[in-house]
Amino acid sequence: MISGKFAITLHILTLLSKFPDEYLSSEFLAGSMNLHPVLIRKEIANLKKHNIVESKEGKNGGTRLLRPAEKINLDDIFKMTFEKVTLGYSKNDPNPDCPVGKNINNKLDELYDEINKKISTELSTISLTEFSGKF
Amino acid sequence: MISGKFAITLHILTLLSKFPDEYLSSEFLAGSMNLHPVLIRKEIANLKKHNIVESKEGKNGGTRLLRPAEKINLDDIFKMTFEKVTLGYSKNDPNPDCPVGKNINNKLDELYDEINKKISTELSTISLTEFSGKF
DNA sequence: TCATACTGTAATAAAATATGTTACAAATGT
DNA sequence: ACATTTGTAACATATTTTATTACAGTATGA
Repeated sequence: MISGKFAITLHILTLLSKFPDEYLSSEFLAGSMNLHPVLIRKEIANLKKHNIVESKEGKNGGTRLLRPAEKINLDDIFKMTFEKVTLGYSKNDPNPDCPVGKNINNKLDELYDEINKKISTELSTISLTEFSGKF
Repeated sequence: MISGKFAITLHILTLLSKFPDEYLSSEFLAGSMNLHPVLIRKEIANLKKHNIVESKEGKNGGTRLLRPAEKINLDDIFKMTFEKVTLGYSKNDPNPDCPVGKNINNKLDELYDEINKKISTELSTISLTEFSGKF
Protein backbone atom coordinates (compact mmCIF):
# COMPACT_ATOMS: atom_id res chain seq x y z
CA MET A 1 0.00 0.00 0.00
CA ILE A 2 1.27 3.43 0.97
CA SER A 3 -0.26 6.04 -1.23
CA GLY A 4 2.26 8.69 -0.34
CA LYS A 5 4.82 6.39 -1.97
CA PHE A 6 5.83 8.88 -4.62
CA ALA A 7 6.27 11.74 -2.16
CA ILE A 8 8.14 9.63 0.36
CA THR A 9 10.37 8.11 -2.29
CA LEU A 10 11.15 11.46 -3.85
CA HIS A 11 11.94 12.82 -0.42
CA ILE A 12 14.28 9.93 0.29
CA LEU A 13 16.03 10.31 -3.03
CA THR A 14 16.38 14.04 -2.59
CA LEU A 15 18.15 13.49 0.70
CA LEU A 16 20.32 10.72 -0.74
CA SER A 17 21.30 12.97 -3.61
CA LYS A 18 22.51 15.58 -1.13
CA PHE A 19 24.98 13.08 0.35
CA PRO A 20 25.81 10.82 -2.57
CA ASP A 21 28.83 9.26 -0.90
CA GLU A 22 27.34 8.41 2.46
CA TYR A 23 25.13 5.63 3.68
CA LEU A 24 22.15 7.33 5.30
CA SER A 25 20.18 5.41 7.90
CA SER A 26 16.43 4.95 7.77
CA GLU A 27 16.35 6.62 11.17
CA PHE A 28 17.96 9.74 9.77
CA LEU A 29 15.76 9.78 6.70
CA ALA A 30 12.66 9.24 8.82
CA GLY A 31 13.69 12.22 10.92
CA SER A 32 13.48 14.59 7.99
CA MET A 33 9.95 13.56 7.13
CA ASN A 34 8.77 12.74 10.62
CA LEU A 35 7.79 9.26 9.64
CA HIS A 36 8.36 5.81 11.03
CA PRO A 37 11.67 4.28 9.92
CA VAL A 38 9.93 1.07 8.93
CA LEU A 39 7.97 2.91 6.27
CA ILE A 40 11.19 4.33 4.95
CA ARG A 41 12.72 0.90 4.76
CA LYS A 42 9.71 -0.38 2.88
CA GLU A 43 10.13 2.29 0.25
CA ILE A 44 13.84 1.65 0.15
CA ALA A 45 13.09 -2.01 -0.51
CA ASN A 46 11.17 -0.87 -3.56
CA LEU A 47 14.03 1.36 -4.71
CA LYS A 48 16.45 -1.51 -4.35
CA LYS A 49 14.23 -3.71 -6.43
CA HIS A 50 14.62 -1.14 -9.17
CA ASN A 51 18.36 -0.81 -8.71
CA ILE A 52 18.21 2.83 -7.79
CA VAL A 53 19.87 2.47 -4.41
CA GLU A 54 21.87 -0.04 -2.42
CA SER A 55 21.84 -0.65 1.30
CA LYS A 56 24.39 -1.87 3.72
CA GLU A 57 23.26 -3.75 6.80
CA GLY A 58 24.86 -3.64 10.20
CA LYS A 59 26.53 -0.88 12.12
CA ASN A 60 27.11 2.32 10.14
CA GLY A 61 24.85 0.82 7.54
CA GLY A 62 22.28 2.70 5.51
CA THR A 63 21.36 3.48 1.94
CA ARG A 64 22.91 5.37 -0.93
CA LEU A 65 22.26 6.05 -4.58
CA LEU A 66 23.52 3.58 -7.14
CA ARG A 67 23.72 6.12 -9.93
CA PRO A 68 24.14 9.87 -10.22
CA ALA A 69 21.04 11.94 -9.54
CA GLU A 70 21.38 13.33 -13.04
CA LYS A 71 20.47 9.93 -14.43
CA ILE A 72 17.25 9.60 -12.48
CA ASN A 73 14.18 11.52 -13.50
CA LEU A 74 10.85 12.04 -11.82
CA ASP A 75 9.05 9.80 -14.27
CA ASP A 76 11.32 6.94 -13.24
CA ILE A 77 10.17 7.54 -9.69
CA PHE A 78 6.56 7.92 -10.74
CA LYS A 79 6.64 4.59 -12.55
CA MET A 80 8.19 2.87 -9.56
CA THR A 81 5.74 4.21 -7.03
CA PHE A 82 2.45 4.91 -8.71
CA GLU A 83 0.30 2.40 -10.45
CA LYS A 84 -1.58 5.00 -12.41
CA VAL A 85 -3.22 8.34 -11.85
CA THR A 86 -6.98 8.03 -12.09
CA LEU A 87 -9.98 10.16 -11.38
CA GLY A 88 -11.87 7.14 -10.11
CA TYR A 89 -13.95 4.32 -11.52
CA SER A 90 -17.38 2.89 -11.19
CA LYS A 91 -16.47 0.30 -8.63
CA ASN A 92 -19.66 -1.67 -8.05
CA ASP A 93 -19.81 -3.60 -11.31
CA PRO A 94 -22.03 -1.21 -13.16
CA ASN A 95 -25.11 -2.62 -14.82
CA PRO A 96 -24.08 -4.78 -17.80
CA ASP A 97 -27.50 -4.29 -19.37
CA CYS A 98 -26.92 -0.57 -19.66
CA PRO A 99 -24.75 0.42 -22.63
CA VAL A 100 -23.13 3.12 -20.57
CA GLY A 101 -22.70 1.01 -17.45
CA LYS A 102 -21.24 -1.82 -19.48
CA ASN A 103 -18.44 0.27 -20.94
CA ILE A 104 -17.87 3.16 -18.62
CA ASN A 105 -14.79 1.77 -16.96
CA ASN A 106 -13.08 0.99 -20.25
CA LYS A 107 -13.73 4.48 -21.50
CA LEU A 108 -12.54 6.03 -18.29
CA ASP A 109 -9.43 3.93 -18.55
CA GLU A 110 -8.69 5.19 -22.03
CA LEU A 111 -9.08 8.71 -20.77
CA TYR A 112 -6.79 8.10 -17.84
CA ASP A 113 -4.20 6.51 -20.08
CA GLU A 114 -3.98 9.76 -21.99
CA ILE A 115 -3.62 11.69 -18.78
CA ASN A 116 -0.87 9.42 -17.57
CA LYS A 117 1.04 9.89 -20.77
CA LYS A 118 0.96 13.64 -20.27
CA ILE A 119 2.10 13.29 -16.71
CA SER A 120 4.97 11.02 -17.71
CA THR A 121 6.02 13.38 -20.43
CA GLU A 122 6.11 16.24 -17.97
CA LEU A 123 7.88 14.32 -15.23
CA SER A 124 10.48 12.86 -17.53
CA THR A 125 11.84 16.34 -18.20
CA ILE A 126 12.76 16.82 -14.56
CA SER A 127 15.87 15.12 -13.20
CA LEU A 128 16.40 14.32 -9.57
CA THR A 129 19.30 16.77 -9.70
CA GLU A 130 16.99 19.51 -10.82
CA PHE A 131 14.37 18.75 -8.21
CA SER A 132 16.92 18.33 -5.47
CA GLY A 133 18.52 21.61 -6.49
CA LYS A 134 15.45 23.49 -5.30
CA PHE A 135 16.42 22.87 -1.68
CA MET B 1 -16.14 13.03 0.57
CA ILE B 2 -16.59 10.59 -2.29
CA SER B 3 -13.45 10.16 -4.29
CA GLY B 4 -15.20 8.54 -7.21
CA LYS B 5 -16.94 11.89 -7.64
CA PHE B 6 -15.54 12.52 -11.10
CA ALA B 7 -16.43 9.06 -12.40
CA ILE B 8 -19.90 9.10 -10.89
CA THR B 9 -20.59 12.61 -12.12
CA LEU B 10 -19.39 11.85 -15.62
CA HIS B 11 -21.52 8.73 -15.64
CA ILE B 12 -24.57 10.71 -14.56
CA LEU B 13 -23.96 13.38 -17.16
CA THR B 14 -23.42 10.81 -19.88
CA LEU B 15 -26.80 9.29 -19.13
CA LEU B 16 -28.47 12.68 -18.92
CA SER B 17 -27.00 13.63 -22.28
CA LYS B 18 -28.59 10.55 -23.83
CA PHE B 19 -32.03 11.78 -22.81
CA PRO B 20 -31.68 15.54 -22.81
CA ASP B 21 -35.40 16.19 -22.67
CA GLU B 22 -36.34 13.88 -19.85
CA TYR B 23 -36.12 14.11 -16.13
CA LEU B 24 -34.22 11.00 -15.03
CA SER B 25 -34.68 9.77 -11.48
CA SER B 26 -31.83 9.08 -9.10
CA GLU B 27 -33.21 5.56 -8.88
CA PHE B 28 -32.77 5.06 -12.61
CA LEU B 29 -29.32 6.60 -12.66
CA ALA B 30 -28.27 4.53 -9.68
CA GLY B 31 -29.39 1.43 -11.54
CA SER B 32 -26.89 1.99 -14.32
CA MET B 33 -23.98 2.25 -11.96
CA ASN B 34 -25.24 -0.09 -9.29
CA LEU B 35 -24.95 2.53 -6.63
CA HIS B 36 -27.16 3.86 -3.90
CA PRO B 37 -29.54 6.59 -5.10
CA VAL B 38 -28.57 8.81 -2.22
CA LEU B 39 -25.01 8.97 -3.51
CA ILE B 40 -26.35 9.98 -6.89
CA ARG B 41 -28.41 12.71 -5.33
CA LYS B 42 -25.37 13.98 -3.48
CA GLU B 43 -23.47 14.37 -6.72
CA ILE B 44 -26.47 15.90 -8.38
CA ALA B 45 -26.57 18.46 -5.58
CA ASN B 46 -23.06 19.42 -6.60
CA LEU B 47 -24.00 19.65 -10.27
CA LYS B 48 -26.92 21.89 -9.39
CA LYS B 49 -24.65 24.17 -7.42
CA HIS B 50 -22.69 24.63 -10.62
CA ASN B 51 -25.76 25.15 -12.76
CA ILE B 52 -25.13 22.15 -14.93
CA VAL B 53 -28.41 20.41 -14.21
CA GLU B 54 -31.79 21.12 -12.72
CA SER B 55 -34.02 18.82 -10.72
CA LYS B 56 -37.69 18.57 -10.26
CA GLU B 57 -39.05 17.19 -7.02
CA GLY B 58 -42.16 15.10 -6.60
CA LYS B 59 -43.78 12.52 -8.77
CA ASN B 60 -42.20 12.10 -12.21
CA GLY B 61 -39.41 14.26 -10.92
CA GLY B 62 -35.75 13.79 -11.68
CA THR B 63 -32.84 15.62 -13.17
CA ARG B 64 -31.90 16.94 -16.58
CA LEU B 65 -29.15 18.97 -18.22
CA LEU B 66 -29.44 22.73 -18.16
CA ARG B 67 -27.32 23.20 -21.25
CA PRO B 68 -26.41 21.19 -24.31
CA ALA B 69 -23.79 18.50 -23.84
CA GLU B 70 -21.72 20.25 -26.46
CA LYS B 71 -21.19 23.12 -24.05
CA ILE B 72 -19.88 21.00 -21.22
CA ASN B 73 -16.35 19.65 -21.32
CA LEU B 74 -14.55 17.17 -19.16
CA ASP B 75 -12.41 19.82 -17.56
CA ASP B 76 -15.58 21.53 -16.30
CA ILE B 77 -16.48 18.26 -14.65
CA PHE B 78 -12.96 17.76 -13.35
CA LYS B 79 -12.98 21.18 -11.73
CA MET B 80 -16.33 20.55 -10.12
CA THR B 81 -15.43 17.19 -8.68
CA PHE B 82 -11.73 17.02 -8.06
CA GLU B 83 -9.79 19.26 -5.79
CA LYS B 84 -6.50 18.50 -7.44
CA VAL B 85 -4.58 15.53 -8.73
CA THR B 86 -1.59 14.84 -6.53
CA LEU B 87 0.97 12.13 -6.11
CA GLY B 88 0.88 12.58 -2.35
CA TYR B 89 2.47 14.80 0.24
CA SER B 90 4.58 14.50 3.33
CA LYS B 91 1.70 14.54 5.74
CA ASN B 92 3.29 14.48 9.18
CA ASP B 93 4.67 17.98 9.31
CA PRO B 94 8.13 17.18 8.06
CA ASN B 95 11.04 18.38 10.11
CA PRO B 96 11.30 22.19 9.89
CA ASP B 97 14.97 22.02 10.80
CA CYS B 98 15.74 20.06 7.66
CA PRO B 99 15.99 22.20 4.54
CA VAL B 100 14.34 19.47 2.53
CA GLY B 101 11.64 18.68 5.08
CA LYS B 102 10.85 22.34 5.49
CA ASN B 103 10.08 22.89 1.82
CA ILE B 104 9.16 19.55 0.36
CA ASN B 105 5.42 20.11 0.33
CA ASN B 106 5.70 23.45 -1.41
CA LYS B 107 7.90 21.98 -4.07
CA LEU B 108 5.62 19.02 -4.55
CA ASP B 109 2.73 21.40 -4.87
CA GLU B 110 4.45 23.35 -7.61
CA LEU B 111 5.06 20.11 -9.42
CA TYR B 112 1.46 19.01 -9.04
CA ASP B 113 0.23 22.37 -10.26
CA GLU B 114 2.05 21.76 -13.52
CA ILE B 115 0.54 18.32 -13.79
CA ASN B 116 -2.94 19.66 -13.16
CA LYS B 117 -2.52 22.22 -15.89
CA LYS B 118 -1.67 19.46 -18.35
CA ILE B 119 -4.65 17.43 -17.25
CA SER B 120 -6.97 20.39 -17.60
CA THR B 121 -5.63 21.17 -21.03
CA GLU B 122 -6.24 17.62 -22.11
CA LEU B 123 -9.70 17.34 -20.57
CA SER B 124 -10.87 20.67 -21.90
CA THR B 125 -10.55 19.35 -25.46
CA ILE B 126 -13.17 16.67 -24.82
CA SER B 127 -16.82 17.66 -24.75
CA LEU B 128 -19.50 15.70 -22.97
CA THR B 129 -20.99 15.06 -26.40
CA GLU B 130 -17.77 13.48 -27.56
CA PHE B 131 -17.41 11.34 -24.47
CA SER B 132 -21.03 10.35 -24.47
CA GLY B 133 -20.77 9.47 -28.14
CA LYS B 134 -18.50 6.55 -27.30
CA PHE B 135 -21.46 4.61 -25.89
C1' DT C 1 34.06 -11.93 20.58
C1' DC C 2 30.63 -9.28 22.19
C1' DA C 3 27.89 -5.06 22.47
C1' DT C 4 25.97 -1.92 19.39
C1' DA C 5 23.78 -0.09 15.49
C1' DC C 6 21.91 -1.04 11.64
C1' DT C 7 18.63 -3.47 7.82
C1' DG C 8 14.62 -6.63 6.46
C1' DT C 9 10.22 -8.10 6.96
C1' DA C 10 6.00 -9.95 8.82
C1' DA C 11 2.22 -9.29 11.73
C1' DT C 12 -0.74 -6.37 13.93
C1' DA C 13 -3.04 -2.06 15.32
C1' DA C 14 -4.85 2.36 14.68
C1' DA C 15 -6.45 6.12 12.03
C1' DA C 16 -8.29 8.17 8.13
C1' DT C 17 -11.21 8.15 4.31
C1' DA C 18 -14.68 6.48 1.28
C1' DT C 19 -18.90 4.32 0.57
C1' DG C 20 -23.44 2.77 1.84
C1' DT C 21 -27.84 2.93 4.49
C1' DT C 22 -31.67 4.58 7.02
C1' DA C 23 -34.91 7.86 7.96
C1' DC C 24 -37.83 11.29 7.12
C1' DA C 25 -39.40 16.04 5.66
C1' DA C 26 -40.90 18.48 1.62
C1' DA C 27 -42.58 18.79 -3.07
C1' DT C 28 -45.48 17.50 -7.05
C1' DG C 29 -48.52 15.08 -10.32
C1' DT C 30 -52.74 12.40 -10.83
C1' DA D 1 -55.31 11.85 -0.55
C1' DC D 2 -51.76 9.01 -2.35
C1' DA D 3 -47.81 7.49 -4.68
C1' DT D 4 -43.45 9.00 -6.14
C1' DT D 5 -39.63 11.59 -6.06
C1' DT D 6 -35.96 14.95 -4.32
C1' DG D 7 -33.01 16.81 -0.34
C1' DT D 8 -30.35 16.06 3.56
C1' DA D 9 -28.67 14.75 7.89
C1' DA D 10 -27.16 11.23 10.72
C1' DC D 11 -25.28 7.06 11.21
C1' DA D 12 -22.91 2.57 9.97
C1' DT D 13 -19.74 -0.15 7.48
C1' DA D 14 -15.90 -1.15 4.62
C1' DT D 15 -11.61 -0.14 2.72
C1' DT D 16 -7.28 1.80 2.51
C1' DT D 17 -3.40 4.06 4.58
C1' DT D 18 -0.28 4.76 7.95
C1' DA D 19 2.00 3.46 12.22
C1' DT D 20 3.87 0.26 15.55
C1' DT D 21 5.80 -3.78 17.47
C1' DA D 22 8.69 -7.47 17.33
C1' DC D 23 12.42 -9.85 16.19
C1' DA D 24 15.87 -12.27 13.13
C1' DG D 25 20.00 -11.29 10.57
C1' DT D 26 24.33 -8.59 9.50
C1' DA D 27 28.40 -5.69 9.89
C1' DT D 28 31.55 -2.82 12.79
C1' DG D 29 34.84 -1.94 15.98
C1' DA D 30 36.27 -1.68 20.93
